Amino acid sequence: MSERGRPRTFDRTAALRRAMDVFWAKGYEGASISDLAAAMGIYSPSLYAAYGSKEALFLEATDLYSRVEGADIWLALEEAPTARLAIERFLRRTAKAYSQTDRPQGCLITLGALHEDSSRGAICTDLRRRRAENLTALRKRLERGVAEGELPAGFDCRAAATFFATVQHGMSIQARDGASRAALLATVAGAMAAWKTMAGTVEA
Amino acid sequence: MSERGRPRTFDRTAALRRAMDVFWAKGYEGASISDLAAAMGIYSPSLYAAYGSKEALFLEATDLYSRVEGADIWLALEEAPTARLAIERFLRRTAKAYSQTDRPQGCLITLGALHEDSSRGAICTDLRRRRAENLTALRKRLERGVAEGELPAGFDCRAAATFFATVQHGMSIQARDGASRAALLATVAGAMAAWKTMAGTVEA
DNA sequence: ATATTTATGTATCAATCGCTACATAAATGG
DNA sequence: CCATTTATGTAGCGATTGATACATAAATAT
Repeated sequence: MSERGRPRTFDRTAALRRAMDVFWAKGYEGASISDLAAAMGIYSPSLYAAYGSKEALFLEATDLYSRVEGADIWLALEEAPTARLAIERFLRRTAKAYSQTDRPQGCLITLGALHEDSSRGAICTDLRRRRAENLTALRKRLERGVAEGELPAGFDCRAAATFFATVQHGMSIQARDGASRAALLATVAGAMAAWKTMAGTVEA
Repeated sequence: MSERGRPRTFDRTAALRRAMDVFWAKGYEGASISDLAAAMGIYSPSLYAAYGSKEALFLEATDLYSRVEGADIWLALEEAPTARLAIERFLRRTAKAYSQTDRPQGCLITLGALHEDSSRGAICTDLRRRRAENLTALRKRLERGVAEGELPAGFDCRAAATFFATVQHGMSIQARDGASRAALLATVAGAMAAWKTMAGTVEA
């Protein structure tokens, strides 16, 4: 596109990834421009020139997060042959991702900005929209299970999707509290125990 | 005790309740001294004279929260005749409390300070301790269910307590996202659906 | 070569942060 | 009455917040 002017001396995407890590660990409010610029290895004017504002940087960072960190988890929904396996793999991959010890624990989308009054409204709204999309993805997968005959016609896909999404949100806080992978998997087991009752397939 | 000196012109407990509401709505970081003092109807020097610091005020506020807002929910554990009813009532009261429209949504203990690096460490540590106590309370009630023969000897009380605590944490975020009481109760239904499988009492 | 364009790095900006010094007000003790 | 003690309210502390002005550097366009 535009190759005029002095070229940027840092990798825009690599710096964005560093910013994502800071937001992930500290949240939107807790991450200062000083924190961000230092982690990105640049000065604040370069940050503003490249990303616009703290808000815009956060929105880009969460988008990167969704595409890089979250993709694997949500791909499970599409790839699994049955709704039951889709939910189980979705939760198990969540447990694995949330307990990575070399990354901030829990989910940026879930924990990034929960207090609307103080954070800018746009930040909360964007995260809420992403959470709503995730809820929809779960519901769609369950509805596919109904359409394919795996689940009974009366299955309440909306309620079940709400339940599993809520479990995943809780796992973010559990992970922040230092829960081990085994503890997170115990939660997954609990959630999947609900499946049998909800689906009416009391097979075990 | 000491009745010397000019008497305080505001109700210390009433002002603390106002501070609790501000922390509840905005979180620890998001609540500024200006916000707090304004809501409490006092000036900041009076705030510091009466409570010591922002941290000390928060700790007092969360203690009040536990005793006033949380008591009803956790009393269910002791009062219910069976472990199953204890968990169900605990979750149903949570759903009711978290969806009160005239109060901040979700739980102060859960949402008040999730990002350790930015908030003072003591705040996060205190909230974590309270969450850990809650987890223990759940486990103890389940263990009582085992002792009383309601639950099988091999029942994993720790794992089940972790699961139900995680569901409750998730409900805080669900409530923050504007979930209706019905939606929260759908999550409760999901969690209780797990009970039957976990307890091995496939009665329905 | 010169003009133009964009990036970098220093040095801030006004606003707000948590917190407090200080003078005054209002109570009790002697 | 006067000293002591505690609370109130104004004013402002140093530090940090998100964001910029400005001079310089390094590239392309003509």
